[in-house]
Amino acid sequence: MPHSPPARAPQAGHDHQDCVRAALQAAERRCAQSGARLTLVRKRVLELVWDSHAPVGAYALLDALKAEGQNAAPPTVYRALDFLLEQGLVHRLERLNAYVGCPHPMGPHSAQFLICQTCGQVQELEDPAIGAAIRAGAERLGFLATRQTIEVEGLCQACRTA
Amino acid sequence: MPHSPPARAPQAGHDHQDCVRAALQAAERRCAQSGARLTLVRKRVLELVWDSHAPVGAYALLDALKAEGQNAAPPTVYRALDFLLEQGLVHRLERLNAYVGCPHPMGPHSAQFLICQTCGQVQELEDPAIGAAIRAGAERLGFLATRQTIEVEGLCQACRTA
DNA sequence: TCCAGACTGTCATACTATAACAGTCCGTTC
DNA sequence: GAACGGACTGTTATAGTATGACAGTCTGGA
Repeated sequence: MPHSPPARAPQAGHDHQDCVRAALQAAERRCAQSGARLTLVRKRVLELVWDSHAPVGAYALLDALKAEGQNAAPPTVYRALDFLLEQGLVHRLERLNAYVGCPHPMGPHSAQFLICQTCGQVQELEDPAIGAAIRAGAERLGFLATRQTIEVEGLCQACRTA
Repeated sequence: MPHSPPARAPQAGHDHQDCVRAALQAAERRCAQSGARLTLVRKRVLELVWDSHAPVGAYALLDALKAEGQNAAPPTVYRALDFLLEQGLVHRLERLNAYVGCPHPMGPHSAQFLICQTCGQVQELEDPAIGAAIRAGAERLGFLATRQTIEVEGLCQACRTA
């Protein structure tokens, strides 16, 4: 592996090109391993999602593709996103109807998302204690939890100190 | 208070009319206390939301209103829902773009939702340990959590045993 | 080379939500 | 009781998000 995965808490000054490169390389590995085909459209959509640490809407991706002269319609984008979601390469933020890149696509996945109200950036948190607390709470009501959506709004460190 | 709030884990055989009555009475109290006006439209929408413990979409509510002969358009429903959300009388489920009644509108609100994949019913869970775990996990990244969306899919007790 | 399956292009449409403006109701003030 | 102001509702139009369906193309394997 050329270098460690991108920081979980991206700083304003970080070299975002590193994030993008790392994400694309991880995606290549992930797909090679699973036998999935990371085609041009899919790869381009993944790059566009990674253009920032902020979530992007499907129609913003569509506009970006069109601006590059690609023949693109809503299904183009949604199919690519479906593929990327299946492969664990991006996540969907339900509150925002938007998508972010996953910084550690090879790992386990019951992630939590921290959405900054000020700068709009999203950090992914992977805290086993949270998942465990939820499973335990659910189990007390006899409920068997299989999938969790956890999205937290608030202020990121950079915006708090600023 | 005429009787205790509806059970958090509604059973197939429970008398749902009790739930509805209790919810409407709690809503009246809540609004009387806050000075908000629970008008006819708002009350009717709240009743329709409470028709079951399963989440209802805005356009299903709209159809129901129209079927009753009311003049109704999307804003009619969305305004009523906005009001009910503000008053804490209903919750929105982001994963489903749908709404459920809140069984304890007078209490504090950082609730978690358990959505059964089989029967579609939703239970509200209010476990302080979950909120605390999330705030703690976020704080370790320097993130100040102000609002949480927690939606858990799985199997409810009734569907597990069935 | 042919075939089957996966992928993409394209058109149409469904579903979810809000903007904007006019009209109505209701309590308050004078 | 009349005028006023604010909250609420009706109505039309439109924005934003997502999917169905079908035809054409590409790719790898028999």
